[in-house]
Amino acid sequence: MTITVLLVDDHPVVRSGLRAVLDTGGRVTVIGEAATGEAAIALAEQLRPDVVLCDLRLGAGIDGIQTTAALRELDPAPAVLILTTFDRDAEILGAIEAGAAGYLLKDVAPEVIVEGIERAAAGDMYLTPDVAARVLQGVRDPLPKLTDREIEVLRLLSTGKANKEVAKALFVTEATVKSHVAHIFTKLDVDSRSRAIHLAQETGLI
Amino acid sequence: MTITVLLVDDHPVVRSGLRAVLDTGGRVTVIGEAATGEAAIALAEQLRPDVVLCDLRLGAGIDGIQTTAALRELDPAPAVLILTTFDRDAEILGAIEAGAAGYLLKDVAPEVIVEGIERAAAGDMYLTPDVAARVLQGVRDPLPKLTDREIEVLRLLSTGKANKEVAKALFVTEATVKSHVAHIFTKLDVDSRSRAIHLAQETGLI
DNA sequence: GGCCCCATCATCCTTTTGGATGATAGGGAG
DNA sequence: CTCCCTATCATCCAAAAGGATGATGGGGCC
Repeated sequence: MTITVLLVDDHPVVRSGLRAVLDTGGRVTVIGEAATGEAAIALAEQLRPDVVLCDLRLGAGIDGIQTTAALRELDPAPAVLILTTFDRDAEILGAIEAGAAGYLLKDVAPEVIVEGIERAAAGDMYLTPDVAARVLQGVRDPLPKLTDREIEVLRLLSTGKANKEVAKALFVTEATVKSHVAHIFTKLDVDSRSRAIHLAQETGLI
Repeated sequence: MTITVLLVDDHPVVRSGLRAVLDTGGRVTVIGEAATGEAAIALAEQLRPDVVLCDLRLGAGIDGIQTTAALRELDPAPAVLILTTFDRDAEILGAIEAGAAGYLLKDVAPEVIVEGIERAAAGDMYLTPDVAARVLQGVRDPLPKLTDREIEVLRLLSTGKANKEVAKALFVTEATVKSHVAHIFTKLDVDSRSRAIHLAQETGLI
C-alpha cells in the first residue's frame, strides 16, 4: 500500500521536482498539488491524502503554518510535513505547535524527504538533527511572548520608524510608544531598537 | 537543434523539477547539473552548454553573481539565465552587470523558463516585465555607492551594534564610526540607523 | 472583590545618536 | 603637482532614544 501525498508549494518547478522525485521511488504516490494554502485545504478535504508536504512561504494568501493548523482540524487529519528553505526558530516552533509532523529543509537529499513522508504517515515526528537541535533550544529558551500591540510596534520599528512616527501610525502618544518599546526591550533582553530588530528578524518573531 | 542547458541550484529537488519541466518540452536538453558555483564553472568548461540556468543563492561557496561573472569569462561563454526566488534590486542589477542574459523569478510558469532559455540562447536579453521595471528604476535611481568601509560599518549596524561597539570591532575611535555613519546616512538619504538598516536590507545593499 | 496583565499616558534624567564643521594624511586621477 | 575621495579623528550642539517610576482604566481569572 503506497502512501498518498498532496504537494503544497507556490513554485510550479518545485512541485514538478517533488513529483519526479517522489513518484519514481514507488513508496509514495502524489495524488494532488496545490499552489496556495486555501487550495491545499480544499484539496485535502476532497482527496484525503495520508500526508501533506507543505512549504511555509506560499506567496499570497495564508502561510504554511496557518495551512498546517487548518489541515490538522480536518477529520481524518492528514499528517503535515513541512518542507521549506527557512530555518528561523519562530517558524520551526510555530509549525510544530500547529501540528506538523516534521520539518525538513529544502536542501536535503530526496531520500530524506521520502523517509520523512513515511515517518509522518506512520504517525511519528520526523526532524533532521539540526532542526531537532533548534527545537530543543527553543524548549530550553522559549521565545519571549510579546503582546499583539508590542509585535505591531516592533514591526514598525523594523521599517525604520522613529517613536514619533510609530505614535502617529498607531494614534497614540509618544509616551505610550516608549512604554511599549521599553517592554519589548525588557522581554527581548536588549537595550537598543536596532538590536531588538535584529533579534526579531533572526528568530522570525516578526 | 535543441539548446543545451546546464542547471545550477543547490536544491536537488529544484534541479529535478527543472529537468522534468525542461526535458519534456523537447526544445531544450539538460546536459548537466551543479549544486555549487565552483562545480558549475568546471562543468560549463567541460560541457560547453549553450545556456546556464543559475540560482543566485547557492548555499556555501560563491554566489550566483560571482558564478555568472566567471562563466562569462569562458570562451566560448555560455549565456547565463538567472532563476531565483529573490527580487532585491542589488541582486538583479548585480546579475545584469555580471553579464546575465536574463532574470526570472521561481514562481513563473515553466513555459516562461523555456522561453527565457530560448531568448538567452539567441543572444537576447530576457526579463519579465516586473523585473524589467526594477532594472529601469535602478537605472533612473542607481543604488548609492558606499565604500567598503561604509558597507562594513553598515553590516555591523544591522546586527544591532552601537557606535561604540562598532568602533571597538573595527579598532577605530567612535568619532570615526560616527563619521562613517553620517556619510552612510547622507548617501542613503536617511536620518536614522534603523532606517538605513531597513533600506539596505530591502535593496540588498548588505 | 481582589489580583494581574495590558494599553494608555506622564515626568525626570542619562546616554546615544545625529548634524555641522573642520583637521590630517594617504591614494588615485587628471 | 593639484584635486578629490577616503579613512581617520575631534568638538560642539540638538534631538532622539532609553531607563526609572508611577498613574489610570479595562479585562480576565480565581
